[in-house]
Amino acid sequence: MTKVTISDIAERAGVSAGTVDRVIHNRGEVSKKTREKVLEVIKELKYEPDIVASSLASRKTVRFAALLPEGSNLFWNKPAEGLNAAWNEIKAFGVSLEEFRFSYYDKDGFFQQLNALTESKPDGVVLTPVFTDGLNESLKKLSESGIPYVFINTQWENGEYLAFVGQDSKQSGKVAARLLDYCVADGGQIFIFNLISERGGNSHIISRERGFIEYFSYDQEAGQKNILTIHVNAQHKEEIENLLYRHLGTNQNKKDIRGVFVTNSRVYQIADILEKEEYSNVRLVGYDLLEQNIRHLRNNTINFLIGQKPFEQGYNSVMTLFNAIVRKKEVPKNKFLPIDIITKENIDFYLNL
Amino acid sequence: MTKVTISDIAERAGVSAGTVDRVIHNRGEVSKKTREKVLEVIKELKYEPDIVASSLASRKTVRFAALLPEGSNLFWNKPAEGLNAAWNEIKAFGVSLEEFRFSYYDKDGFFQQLNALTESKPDGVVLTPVFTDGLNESLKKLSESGIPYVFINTQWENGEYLAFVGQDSKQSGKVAARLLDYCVADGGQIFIFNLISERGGNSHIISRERGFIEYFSYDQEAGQKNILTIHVNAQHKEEIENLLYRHLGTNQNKKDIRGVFVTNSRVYQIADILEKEEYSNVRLVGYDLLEQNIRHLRNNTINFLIGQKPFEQGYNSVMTLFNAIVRKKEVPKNKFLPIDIITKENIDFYLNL
DNA sequence: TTTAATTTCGTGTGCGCACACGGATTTTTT
DNA sequence: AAAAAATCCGTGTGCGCACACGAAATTAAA
Repeated sequence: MTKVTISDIAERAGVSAGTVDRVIHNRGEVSKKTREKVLEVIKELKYEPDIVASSLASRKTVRFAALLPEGSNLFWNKPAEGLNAAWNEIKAFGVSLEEFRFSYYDKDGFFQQLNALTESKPDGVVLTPVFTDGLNESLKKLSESGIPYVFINTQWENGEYLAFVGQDSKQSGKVAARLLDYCVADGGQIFIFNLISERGGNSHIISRERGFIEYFSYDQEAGQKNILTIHVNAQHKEEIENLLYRHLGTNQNKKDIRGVFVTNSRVYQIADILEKEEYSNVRLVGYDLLEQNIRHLRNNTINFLIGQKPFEQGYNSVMTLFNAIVRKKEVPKNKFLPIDIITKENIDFYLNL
Repeated sequence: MTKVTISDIAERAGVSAGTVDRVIHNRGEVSKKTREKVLEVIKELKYEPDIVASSLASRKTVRFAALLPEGSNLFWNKPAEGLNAAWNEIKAFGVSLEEFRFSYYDKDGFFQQLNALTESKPDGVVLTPVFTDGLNESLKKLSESGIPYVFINTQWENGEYLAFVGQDSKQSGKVAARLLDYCVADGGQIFIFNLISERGGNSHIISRERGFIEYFSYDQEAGQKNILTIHVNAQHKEEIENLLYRHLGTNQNKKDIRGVFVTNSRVYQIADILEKEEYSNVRLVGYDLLEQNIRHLRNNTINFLIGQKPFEQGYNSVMTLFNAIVRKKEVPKNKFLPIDIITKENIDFYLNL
């Protein structure tokens, strides 16, 4: 149980500590024969480097960089908090963390920041692939420099990424479907609202909608509902309002409960209208713990919010880099975080931390 | 931004590094005057000890001990996994972790193990206060030896504990109430089943039931339901079966959906019966990801499970000890983990890790 | 074979801190 | 005032590893 040190290996292999160190970090200047001998002893003695001593001795700092949207709301602050929480735990190992921020609505700014990040030659990167046109080209620069990067929140298949940390969007749509299936009587009406922004950030919507539809199409036990999908630009407030009036009716006294699934965090826009018109026979499900959404959840206009664990996304992405780069461990390619179902009753426990 | 070291302080305070070290660890042999001077410089320079160098230099190992039920099922394995995951991250700092296991149904064994644990004089303890008669007396030994202990899963108010990591039981009852409120039409019947074990481990049940009742009594928006609480010994299978038949009726063709809330993880016992009798008009909510419960969740006999994050409980309890003892940080007295709402659709993400 | 060029390897130093040891200073006793 | 005791403090060593430097061993060139 006593720990094996480099000099143990040196002694056993009949060489000096310096030589062992050279083979461990394969920085050459070792003959093939002794190299193999040392490797053999390392395996035999099950040597594991002491990360504490190692990081103390090596004066170089490992530099991480993160590309994130500006923390304009409660949601996008959370990944940054998670990033910093993780950093706090590992900074003693000589890890630094630099954040590059971009406006969620500014594509050029995104790529500018990505370039600046790349120029800074970090040792590891966390980023959200919000804008995907021409993204692969920018990422290639990272790959070519041998800089590993972790995607957070949004998946982007390009084969080169070290890991993805986020949510299974399609499956989250199924969760929403399940909730409304329970809340709305069979034969009832359910609307899917895709509140699209022309400025990007819509990549999740399609998978979520697909998951929702699939639930009702293929699940044997699913109830029978009438499902109608509505695509509308999130900026067109009055169009949204008209659509709601048209489809929900203004007649308050019908007891039938209807369901509305908003496929992103803009669910508060629907809630605003429902609240104003005092609709109470509509069950509303949407995404993310924005301030506005939380308010509506607390006064029962929104019934369920699906949480994406933004804090954990940040935390896990940094830890993934740390494990891969500093600890030199294998890390899972795709880390799907739990799909949280949040109500008025349990929201408080999701807010802090 | 360059880090402040002990010798920086020594120089600034006009003393030697050894003296600075003595005041940092208050191990005396320093005159009051120089002591204050050093303290002043430490504050002035915002010195923070380098935990990496510190743990490398100090040869002593910090010993943690945990008292847990035997991992007889999926649920009770999880805290142990969390314990070990945390330990894996901090063992490099010279932390050891010893587990003491007891049978969930053996009170004497519990106290035997607790005594053995205390005898081993660990530096920090994690434990579940399953049996509470005479517990305070045993805990006093720990307190008197200055050994901090963290409660996991179950709260036990004795004022001396370092921290509690677990779930707010009462609030989890409210969550269950919310779910059944949505699933059962107003005027419908809801049963609360308290499946009691004479062998202990019932401490959560009361708070959960209370939370459930409170939801329907005090929440303005709550629907109107008929609620009936049933207490029954979990071992008396046929009595349970009779109760179910009596209250649910055997008549399958009534469309009214009824609700059943089981206040602990034995919800599978109810599900077994419902499945056998092919009841499909009952919405069933219970606790914890036992194998049996998972099976019933997957085939829709159980509709919701409330998760207690057992893995995170283990993980957080060890990290709390680490932060308090090694890092010497303040730790929150009560760490209430999120109340997870789990359905067939999101369960997979709660199972691994 | 001798010398030069290469390759291979051992030694030494320091990262920041903890702690042992003994020396210096002050206080108490004689 | 000198000696003894008590208090206070500085120096040195090592934790396990990374890395620089230069020496030794080997190979290539003369």
